[in-house]
Amino acid sequence: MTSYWLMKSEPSECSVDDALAAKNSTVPWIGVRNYQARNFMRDHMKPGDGVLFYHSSCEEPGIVGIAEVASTSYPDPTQFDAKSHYHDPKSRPEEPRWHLVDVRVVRKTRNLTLSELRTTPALEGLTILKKGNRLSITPVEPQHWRQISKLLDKP
DNA sequence: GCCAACGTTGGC
DNA sequence: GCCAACGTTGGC
Repeated sequence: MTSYWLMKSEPSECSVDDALAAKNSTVPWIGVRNYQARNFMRDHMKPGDGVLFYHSSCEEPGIVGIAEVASTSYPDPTQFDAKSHYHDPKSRPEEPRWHLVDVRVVRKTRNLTLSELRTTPALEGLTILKKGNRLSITPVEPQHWRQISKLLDKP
């Protein structure tokens, strides 16, 4: 059963173009340090799941591409790298705390902006539109996925 | 830079 | 186990 997700990335860290430029248009989703988001990757995301690639903390936050989960989960290597700012000294290699999946960009889209998402009645209930939501990875309902796919294809 | 809304930490 | 203090996220 395919599931759908929205994953936030700061374009200054890894933009959709950065991901497209990577080998196989695939990037490891490093740096998630929130247990709920980790659990989605570690316990629920499966290769082939649909992903909405979202740019956050930038001029025009919004959905900028369609992607897919491209691996099963595995330990985030940056947690053990003392030079990485994602380093987690409390995590031990024999019991890694943070897991990630690889994400492959399927296609870049126009920027379906946050403000446009907010003004689309059919998207009511989408997790990132809920007040106070900060999670960098959230599940997307199939009907929301279909609606967003349609919007992405319209100029 | 502001600040609301969280999540985490650590003293007790 | 409580909860105050602190840190982070992320839109604006």
